[in-house]
Amino acid sequence: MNSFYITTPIYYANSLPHLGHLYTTTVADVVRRYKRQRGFDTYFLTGTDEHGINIQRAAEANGRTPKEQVDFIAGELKKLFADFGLDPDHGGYDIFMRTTNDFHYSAVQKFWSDIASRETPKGNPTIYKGFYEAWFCASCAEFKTESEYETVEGEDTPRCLIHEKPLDRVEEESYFFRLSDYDDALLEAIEENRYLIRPEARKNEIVSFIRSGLQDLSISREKKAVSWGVPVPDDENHVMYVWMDALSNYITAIGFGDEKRADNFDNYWSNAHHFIGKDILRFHTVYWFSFLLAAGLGLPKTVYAHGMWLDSEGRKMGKTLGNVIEPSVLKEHFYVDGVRYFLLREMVFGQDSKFSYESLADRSNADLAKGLGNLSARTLSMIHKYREGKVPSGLIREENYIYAKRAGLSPDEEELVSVIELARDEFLRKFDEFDFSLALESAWRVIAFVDKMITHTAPWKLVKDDGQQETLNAVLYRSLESLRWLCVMLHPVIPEATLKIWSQMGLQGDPSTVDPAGLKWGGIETGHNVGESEPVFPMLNKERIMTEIEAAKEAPETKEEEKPEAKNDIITIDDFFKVELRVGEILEADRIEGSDKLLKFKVDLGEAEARQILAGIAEHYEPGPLVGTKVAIVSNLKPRKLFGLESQGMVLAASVGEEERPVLATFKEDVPNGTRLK
RNA sequence: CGCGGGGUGGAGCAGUUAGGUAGCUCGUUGGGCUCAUAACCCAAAGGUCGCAGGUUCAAAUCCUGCCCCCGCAACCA
Repeated sequence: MNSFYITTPIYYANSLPHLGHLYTTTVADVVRRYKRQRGFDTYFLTGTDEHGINIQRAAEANGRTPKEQVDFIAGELKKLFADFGLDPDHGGYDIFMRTTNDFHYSAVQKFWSDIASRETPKGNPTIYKGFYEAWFCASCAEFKTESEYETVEGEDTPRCLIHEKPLDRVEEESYFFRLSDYDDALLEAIEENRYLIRPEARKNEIVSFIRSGLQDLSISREKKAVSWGVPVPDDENHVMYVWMDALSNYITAIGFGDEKRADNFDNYWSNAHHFIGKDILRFHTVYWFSFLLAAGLGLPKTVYAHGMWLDSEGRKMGKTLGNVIEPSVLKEHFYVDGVRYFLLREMVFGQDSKFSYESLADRSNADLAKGLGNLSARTLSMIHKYREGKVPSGLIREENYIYAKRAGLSPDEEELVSVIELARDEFLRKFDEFDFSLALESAWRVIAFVDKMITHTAPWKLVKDDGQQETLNAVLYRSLESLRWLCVMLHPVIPEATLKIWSQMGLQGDPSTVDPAGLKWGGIETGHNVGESEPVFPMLNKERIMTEIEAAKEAPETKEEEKPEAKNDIITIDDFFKVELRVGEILEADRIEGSDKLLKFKVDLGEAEARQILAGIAEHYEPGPLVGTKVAIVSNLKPRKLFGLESQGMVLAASVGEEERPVLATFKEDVPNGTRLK
């Protein structure tokens, strides 16, 4: 049997699950159900990436061990997936892969050794020991990335943003992967295979990234700096750095490095597909492909980078904006198939899309409840009312053609069959391209067509006309058979609902095992009884749902993300006094050349010299009128450089509304400069 | 010239890879129907497909230039 291996990324175990996790995993789940129908031997992986310094830190912050931290997050993810029917109990993922699994340790070590034992395409050792050279803050005791330090003009040594001290250029021993030798091999692999990186725009992005030159990759850290990781083979002083460890899960999960499971590995790896967000595309192509080439393994067949869900205003979702879509809200106010359908229908191939509860409710109601649900309800109800629940034959004898024509129904089934076959073929073609939105559109054309047929031929009139009995039979049969096709086609997307409709139609078997490509018109046998018809999709009351969601937002948070942090909301008076607030008079205010957001102030705080303070309010305040205003200043804040200028304090302002428009905190009565606020 | 994504009827979006009647959901107006979860069908209004050139028998789609919006990065202490 042909194999099909599909993966989501393994999600980094340092934060709670969100819509993004749900989306990628849902898409992968849909594809896997589809491939299973098509007769593939499928395997579906999701899981968590559980090593690294960030997890070590998150664990410390939460007063847990690293293992407790990752167990907690993995547990939350599994709960989410179970809620949305993505777990094994619902026919979902086959493995929840965790990089802390024992078998992963030994397998990834073998992967490392395999790579180390081979040469690069240019004849060099693939892994070499060198020095990872970076800026190190002695006070923080850690390396700083570019965003964590600043370079003061005229100085060679950057300063730590936290400690404001010059950093040390420190070399740490590290193993390197000779990525720079793989540019040609990568380009060859990527450019010759049209489907390797999808969609096309993303592929071009990667190609130009590779062309711009690749640098060798540090793939280990000294154990004394980062202990939470997989030990490097034969060197107890090093643990693997994230890429080698995390990416290789895709092969260790299916048996790489385990002789007993070698067949399993070969079987699935020969047709592997990675579904990822576009933000991690580079790691899954440039790095991962190089590792695989280096180890002499084949590449995956597809890396599909999907877009991101934005909020209804088109902004990225984030905690600071408070516009995050909570999976728990989806679970509470909507239903699983509706969410699945929406996610697949609404986001188009590779692009970002907006997510709003309103459009989720609209789509669910319009397409599912009023579309598919209504079609199945009216069809089954008519079979009950007009034919005592027995499926009639769809055949119209020639002598009755005249009646069918009079009723506006073509006597033979050709037209409908060609419509539905066309839609099915289109559906499969789009699905194979992972172009779900267009695939679903073509399925819904069938629904519209059948609805139209019913309304035009008006079965409720036919039933009263003796000559029209076979016409009526044909309308009923054709509707029912169309529904059967739709159930099979749509099953991967809305599994629960299609199973319900299937059983209401009184059909044997299971749409999950019917290959849509093999559907033949006329598969429903006549004479059997259909089941009772019950609503399959609830009608959502959009206004009420929105009101409830808004009300819940207003209400005090009941479920804090991290319970221990909750008590940090209350501070002691001592904590408060750490912040020194003083009255300052704005002596000068100017715009800064080239800056949209920053204003530069000279502020008198009653000290010998006025301070220079910058504030990001230029989009909302003109500098001129501010001169002479007395404002509240945080005066003991560590100075910080912005746009090359030092800011020696912070101006307080209310942050109003979603756009966080600043409104300066000022005084109604005159107060001497430098007066402390308490 | 920092990187990327967009500009299509009132709203949100398809369609652009392989040029040829501009499609979908919601909304609006009128009509029909009563089998169906007040659902379905028909009709209508509403589009200079960001702007300007060009190629072509033919351009939303290809070419050139420009304008605007949104992410990320740099500047929200």
